[in-house]
Amino acid sequence: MSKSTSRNTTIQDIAKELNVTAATVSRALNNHPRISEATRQAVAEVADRLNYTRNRVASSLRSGKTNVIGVIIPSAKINFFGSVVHGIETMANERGYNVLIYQSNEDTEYEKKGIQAFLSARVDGILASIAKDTRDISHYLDARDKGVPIVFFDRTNDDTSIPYVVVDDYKGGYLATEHLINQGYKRIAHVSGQQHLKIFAERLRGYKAALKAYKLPFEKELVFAGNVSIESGKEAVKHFLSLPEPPDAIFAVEDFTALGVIKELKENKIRIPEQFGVVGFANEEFDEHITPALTSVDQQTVTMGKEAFNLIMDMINKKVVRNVDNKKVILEPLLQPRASSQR
Amino acid sequence: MSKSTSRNTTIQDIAKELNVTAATVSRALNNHPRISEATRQAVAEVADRLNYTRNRVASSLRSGKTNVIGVIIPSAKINFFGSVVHGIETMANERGYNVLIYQSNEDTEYEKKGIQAFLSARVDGILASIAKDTRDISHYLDARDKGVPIVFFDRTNDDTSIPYVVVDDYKGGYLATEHLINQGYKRIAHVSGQQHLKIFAERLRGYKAALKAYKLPFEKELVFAGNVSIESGKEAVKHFLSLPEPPDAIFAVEDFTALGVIKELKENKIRIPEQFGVVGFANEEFDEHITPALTSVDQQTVTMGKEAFNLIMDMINKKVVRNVDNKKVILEPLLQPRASSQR
DNA sequence: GTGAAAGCGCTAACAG
DNA sequence: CTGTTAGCGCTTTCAC
Repeated sequence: MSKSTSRNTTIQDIAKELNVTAATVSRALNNHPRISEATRQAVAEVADRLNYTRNRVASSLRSGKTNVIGVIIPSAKINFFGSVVHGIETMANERGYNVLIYQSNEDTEYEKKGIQAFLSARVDGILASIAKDTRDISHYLDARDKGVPIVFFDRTNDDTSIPYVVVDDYKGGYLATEHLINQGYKRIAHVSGQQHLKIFAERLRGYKAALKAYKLPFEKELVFAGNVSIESGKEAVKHFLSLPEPPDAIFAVEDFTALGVIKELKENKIRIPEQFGVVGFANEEFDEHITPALTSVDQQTVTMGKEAFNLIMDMINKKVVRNVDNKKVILEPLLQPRASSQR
Repeated sequence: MSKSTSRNTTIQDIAKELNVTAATVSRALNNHPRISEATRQAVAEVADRLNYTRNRVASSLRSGKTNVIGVIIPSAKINFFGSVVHGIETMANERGYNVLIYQSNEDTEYEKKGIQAFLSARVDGILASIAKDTRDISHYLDARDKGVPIVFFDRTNDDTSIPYVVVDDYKGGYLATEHLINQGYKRIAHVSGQQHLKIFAERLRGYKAALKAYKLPFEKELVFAGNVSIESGKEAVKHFLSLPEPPDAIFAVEDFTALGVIKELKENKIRIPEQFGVVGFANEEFDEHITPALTSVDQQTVTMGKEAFNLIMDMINKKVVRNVDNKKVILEPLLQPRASSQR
């Protein structure tokens, strides 16, 4: 492969060409208010002719602002996060920001490395979804105390000093359960997720509240403690069908669990939705393509990303890092009724 | 929200503390060979105590290396690209690189903006998957001529001066078709994608080659010109079923097309795989969850990302930007047989 | 509206 | 093995 080419042109080069100083060129390029239209245009013309591209590294060093925000996600392979990143990057584009990404692989150690990398890169802010096995978030708080604003999305935590954007999981659980009740199902079960994660606990809470609102009894044996997997959906069905009085509907904590539920029900020749109703959570891509199509709760992932970006922009512009206004964005969950629950 | 905190500590601060110069501290932190173990440790200790984090912005400006690579993808929402990014970021992590992301939205103008942003950020290299409607890649070549190495992945182009990593689409098309032949299907049709995109043209070429190898005639009316969508799969089936002599199997250019094919076949009460075989391409997540499960060709997305990163690292280290070695990585497509094609 | 001067924090070349 | 010196390319006072 051949050698790379020569040095980039700088504002000095432009300055020389026009017999002005670099400061003037800088002002012209940055649309400084007190610069004459004539020089602005002359500079633009020469910059274009010399094929100039601003060196953001130098400008960042001088100004103390990088126009970069860092995003920490568990994995780019997971649909949900890809979709949120899409929202973040779209907003960032509009506002002239660049987006660095870092994967935690659900591991606190990687999370720390990511934060360290972002601090070194002097990002203007950090957006993060906490790794599943992270309980202590002091590494985030340390970064915050170093002056970097942080906003959590989806996976958050009880610390109120950090703004966050989440979907209303409680309401989502409520809506899902209510929908099954309205469709005439009488004994509604729930396959839950790990309860130390707030999002899953909230969905269970919503399930309970809906039962109560419609004067249906809450029965402990109708909640199966799953772990967010196809397998746990299958096991839940096996368990429920072995009960003396089995349920006739299941609200699963998320779509893969619901998928397992559907597979196992089919295995047992139970007709969905006639004999048994199923609702999931997340509105995964496959939901509308399986048979029967799966009713689910949409989490507005793209909006989540956009709102998270807006929150961090706000903090950056106001030069604040602690959430003393107690800012947060709670998105509405959207029920997507499909065949699996409508009779 | 409360105010942000004070100034970051610098190598000057550490130097003062130890009565050495900044240069020594810099060397110690960078594990320069000719530095005494004693000072190295002393520096490490003070750096730790003062809570020092290296300012990569400054070091990039001085050294001319940012340790950042830029990645241009059509959209982070698309599974395939999320998965490739996962591979890229995983390698980058290991090698101490950061990853900047930019979405082209399949639009050449955004693509240009992305390249411009990356040039400004002085990234050490660019990995890109070309937008669908981009035919002229001169914006990439311009960046290359400015000294930034570029590697394409998946969506590539005929310009041989840029290294790339792709899956062997020709072979994938061949394998898919051969599989249907081996399963005893006699008249095998193809729903194609936009032919100006090499990946789709290659799959068609593989289809033709397999027919030839097994001495089956190629019939023009058995190729439906689709546009990579569920809809085009449905239309293809309508077209094929209207033929005097309809086919008994379809190799679809990718999984969403195949999904449309399956939906329309079911609509017409045609039994899959007994009466009709279907094979897709991409091995999307939903493939194994639909009924019948869809046979597909896996593209090794994560490996693709890793290999792309390795190629760019190689160019960066050798300080070359043109692909005079004619480097490329061609990944093996992996057939994933499932219910939709096995009788 | 523009110039002069300084410096952001780091690394690299040259000494010794 | 360490110090000295210089400067990467830009922005930002402070002048005038």
